[in-house]
Amino acid sequence: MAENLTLEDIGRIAGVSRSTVSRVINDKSNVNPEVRERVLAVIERTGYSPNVLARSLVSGRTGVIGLVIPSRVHSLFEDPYFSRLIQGISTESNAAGNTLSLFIFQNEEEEAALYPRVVKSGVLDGLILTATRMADPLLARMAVGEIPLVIVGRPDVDGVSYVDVDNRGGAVKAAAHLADLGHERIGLIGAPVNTTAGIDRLSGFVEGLALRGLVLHPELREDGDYSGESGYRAMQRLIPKRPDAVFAASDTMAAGALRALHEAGVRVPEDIALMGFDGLPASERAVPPLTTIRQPVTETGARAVQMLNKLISGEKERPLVEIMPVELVVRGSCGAVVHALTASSAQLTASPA
Amino acid sequence: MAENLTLEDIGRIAGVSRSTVSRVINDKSNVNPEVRERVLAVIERTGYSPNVLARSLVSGRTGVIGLVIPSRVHSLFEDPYFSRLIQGISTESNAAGNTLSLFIFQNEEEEAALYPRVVKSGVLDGLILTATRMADPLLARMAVGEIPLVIVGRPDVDGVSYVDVDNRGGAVKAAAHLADLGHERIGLIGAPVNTTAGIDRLSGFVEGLALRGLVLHPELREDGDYSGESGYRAMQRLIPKRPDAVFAASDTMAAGALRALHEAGVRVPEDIALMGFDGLPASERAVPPLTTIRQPVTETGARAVQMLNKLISGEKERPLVEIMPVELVVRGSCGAVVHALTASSAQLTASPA
DNA sequence: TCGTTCCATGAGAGCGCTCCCAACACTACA
DNA sequence: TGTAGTGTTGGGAGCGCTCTCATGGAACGA
Repeated sequence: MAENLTLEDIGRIAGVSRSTVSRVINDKSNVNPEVRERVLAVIERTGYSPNVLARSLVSGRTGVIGLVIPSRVHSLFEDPYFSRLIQGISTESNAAGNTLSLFIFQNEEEEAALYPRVVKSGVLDGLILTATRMADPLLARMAVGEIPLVIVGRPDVDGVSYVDVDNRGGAVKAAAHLADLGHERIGLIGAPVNTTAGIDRLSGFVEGLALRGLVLHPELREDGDYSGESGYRAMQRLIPKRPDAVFAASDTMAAGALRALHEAGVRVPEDIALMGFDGLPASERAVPPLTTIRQPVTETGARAVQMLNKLISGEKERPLVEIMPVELVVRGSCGAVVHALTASSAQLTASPA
Repeated sequence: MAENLTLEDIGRIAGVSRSTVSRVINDKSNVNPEVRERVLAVIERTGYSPNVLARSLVSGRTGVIGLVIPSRVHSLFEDPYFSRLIQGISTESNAAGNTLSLFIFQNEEEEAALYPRVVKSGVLDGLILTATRMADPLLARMAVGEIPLVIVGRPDVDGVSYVDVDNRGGAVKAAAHLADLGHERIGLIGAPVNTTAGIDRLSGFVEGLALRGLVLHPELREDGDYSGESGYRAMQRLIPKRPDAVFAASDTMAAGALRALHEAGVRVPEDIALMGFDGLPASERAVPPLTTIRQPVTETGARAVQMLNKLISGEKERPLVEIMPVELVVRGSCGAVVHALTASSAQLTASPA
């Protein structure tokens, strides 16, 4: 109840010194069990809680880790990806005894202004950086090693620890799946190529097609920016080219593409097969349910926290790298299975798989 | 560049004392301009940045404010509301010089465990609490006044500062709009009544109907939980009752309801008028575009930060209350206007307004 | 009986900062 | 010339904690 109790106060009440109370709190071994009990009782009774600030000042550790989401992510509004990532990072932080500080930058000025305040002020034990792009100035600034750093998503520089999902492998699977369904004119609604995820999904897709003896016709490739709107427009441009299948490099773009197809009266999967990437919950409720590559977003966030804590405790010196596996989720939008449940518009009949 | 510079170091380099450097940094008046310049030059050159921990230990202020999102919010995944709220809070925090710490609790145990660590440890200057429900134990624990507190959304206890949107007024507008369009059998897909927002939207809706001489038939009321799925199911139950208009107390539920209507072959707005509440970007891209009550989510978050900072600086002792205005956004789903742009499935013809 | 070891404990220093007060130089006035 | 006033500066104390080291007593062997 009482507000500003100190170690000294607890010691006085329990009839011991500040030092002994400190030892009890920090679980040091050399304390008389009887005294320990007495001190713990006083702590319990008074509701004392150590001042984290003072402790951090001495120990040099604050337990606070920062999560930086750069300015470009307007899709924070729209894309469930970040919600889920934050959720994963937050949960793992709580479990690991960390406090999570969130830095969402609106523009580059804010980035530049906040960076020193945040990193050099000593409050942060480490930093998780998301959604970097190629040649990201923020990344360049932070990678100099003043503070332990983990990137979510493959960075385009060396020597930095990161957690990524297997974008390339996932895109290979997508291409193979569509090819194995008998499709040949397979188009792509790509992710931005100024992100490594965009590049990896593109190259994986091309590679996957090549494995089946197919190529990505330049006219069948349109790039989006992860937004539903961009997927919608990309598909509108694609429809006249008559692809028999399209892989959208994100579920949100796939949803936009689906809308364009509906409006144009093109049936999915009868007239065209469509795939997404992400495995968002919404993809399951699409009409028809969307075949997609599921990436473990929450787990990726959790992993990033674990990796950062390893770096903070100095266990590992070398940059750490971890690639999370992705998974092909077959649903109705490719014609490979019938999903009578939520599919309403037409009865889907299975294509030869 | 160098890591652990202190005031003392800067002083030594500049040929002055620790105290003088401190005065320069804190913009105290009584410093020789010439000396001030010299000190500033050294700070600039060395890249010195004060240790926030030590400063906070003395001043008792950390500049950190906490945002608590309780366990029940599974919709964090799905509902853009929280993304936008976080965005608003984060932006305003940055602007006000605060650091934002995020606490997402997975369950009540986590709530109970983290609460003392967080609140009593002295790291937080204040707290913003979102998504409280009726008789929320977390709110009860926090409202005891150990730390400045602002609730987003009207709490069900007195004496706490809060920012809310005009849920009641918005629901009145919704009811009036539908009634003025000539509808009489007007149904409701309500928000959970264990939240004040749910109650306010319900009572406002009833009040709005009453103002037009209408009543809410009990059979035309179904409650959801803000999720699209719950809106979908609620509408399925409502369709056999043949309402001529339905007000869904959230856009996400309205989207689910729309899906149920599409599947049942009920045309919107010809056969039934549909309204939402929230004004999410997605509501504009619905087919047909959704008439809704727009609430200023980002601004609400910003306001909460401003209010909290007032409380922290002790300017105001009395609990502060602010109600943000909401706005009726008329689009195609009620038949009041024609939206030829994105409406695709059918040509909408304007109903008599 | 007297060292010697061991354990529990307390006191002191110090983390980097802010605040307070004393000291100093300098000016202005009587 | 002395004294009060003003502006500028440095040093000390202290925020609440951790860590190191010294101290004192009990227990042990010789």
